[in-house]
Amino acid sequence: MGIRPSSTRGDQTREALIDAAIEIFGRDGFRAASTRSIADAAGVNQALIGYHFGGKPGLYLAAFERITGAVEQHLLPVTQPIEEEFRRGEVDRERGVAYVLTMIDAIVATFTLPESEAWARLILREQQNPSDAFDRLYDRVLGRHLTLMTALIARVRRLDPQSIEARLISQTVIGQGLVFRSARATVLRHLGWRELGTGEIASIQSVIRRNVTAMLTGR
Amino acid sequence: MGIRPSSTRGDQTREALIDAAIEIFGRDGFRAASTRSIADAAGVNQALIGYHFGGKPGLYLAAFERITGAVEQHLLPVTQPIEEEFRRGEVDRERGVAYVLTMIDAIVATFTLPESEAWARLILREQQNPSDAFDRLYDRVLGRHLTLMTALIARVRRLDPQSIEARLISQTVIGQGLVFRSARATVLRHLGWRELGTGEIASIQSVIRRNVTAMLTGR
DNA sequence: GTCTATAAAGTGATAGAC
DNA sequence: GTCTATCACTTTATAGAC
Repeated sequence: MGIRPSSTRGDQTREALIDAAIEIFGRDGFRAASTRSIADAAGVNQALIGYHFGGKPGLYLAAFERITGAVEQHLLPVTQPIEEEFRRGEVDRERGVAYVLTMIDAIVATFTLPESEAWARLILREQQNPSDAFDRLYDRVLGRHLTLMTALIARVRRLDPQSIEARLISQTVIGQGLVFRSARATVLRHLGWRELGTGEIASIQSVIRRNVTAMLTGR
Repeated sequence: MGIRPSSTRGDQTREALIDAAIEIFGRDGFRAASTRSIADAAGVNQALIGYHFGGKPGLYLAAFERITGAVEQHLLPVTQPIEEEFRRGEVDRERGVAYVLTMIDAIVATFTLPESEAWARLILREQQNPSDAFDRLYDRVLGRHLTLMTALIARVRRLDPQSIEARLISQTVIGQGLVFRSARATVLRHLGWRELGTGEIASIQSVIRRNVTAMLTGR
């Protein structure tokens, strides 16, 4: 207490390396990304990766940890209140639908952020070939949100929240939003869009809201 | 005509290299995949990549071309008859729904095939960072099927087939199926599954069918 | 058409000066 | 905490024998 370390030179180096690592690991993959290109992009000496992170794998883990925190930071302000209200047993069927819509809106918003381009590349890679880094992401963020959405859907559809059906419906809801990130090149071409701006994102959210309402309520 | 070249030694080498390339480019990415590891996996000398494909980029293009053909071969037997019936103006609203369901079933089936694991890794990579190879896949396969599904959905929902809304609905339908490939690690963990077998795939198709029917008809 | 051998460039890690 | 220099290894491409 008292002394604020502000930001030492070493801290700045660490941060710059992590930022560059997210970008370059995402673009090239773990093995193809060279420590020299990451150090260059960070404006930092290559030998400092060894000093600060022990080596290339340590830097990768630090980069993925940062992504996990960033995704959490974007979703939690929306989902934590819902989670608490649900735990208190205050969520009826009507509110359940509304909260599923709120959650999918937040997921679409998060994964269409410009920053999410770099995150998503790394996360998609891990999905196809999970390493230790993925475990942390799933345990801290993905699993938690899937559990909540499944619970809401189970309440609305009067299903067992442990049932395969409730879980599968969750996945299909989230899949409707994630396709705009995971199949991005296809989406842009088919829609004739150059990028996902605020107008485009609003259109996406509106269509998904209508789909999900119909899926859950038949209306 | 007359002479059947059967399969020369060179042809076998080409085929073995392409098979190995799909696997290893998919696993490691273009840059990280070494021509030596591909040649080893193919049981072939490393120098033959230069001889048959001109070099590493040529082999990558050949591998992606093969994937394009494979996806086409799985989808076209289902979708071509629908395409023709639609062109003859014989598809009413009820049939339109049935054909959207048939198409999404085929898409799920194709992208849960064991072989599709290797294809999908490459296709997902191209989605985040499209190269020339992606253009061919989109023009030959993806665009064609998106156009057909959008036309069917437009008919059912009485929308302009050129409208953004009809196209967005197509994407959300397909997204429900693709999430089981693109977010595979997350899906398996959340569902408590070890892999997608025939039973699991049937459950997925059943849930998506119900979702899509509700989305398109309100029933 | 396939092989061996090798040139030229790049890789991650690290020792040691400051 | 940062730097330069370098080691040991791997990479792609290719020349040339068979």
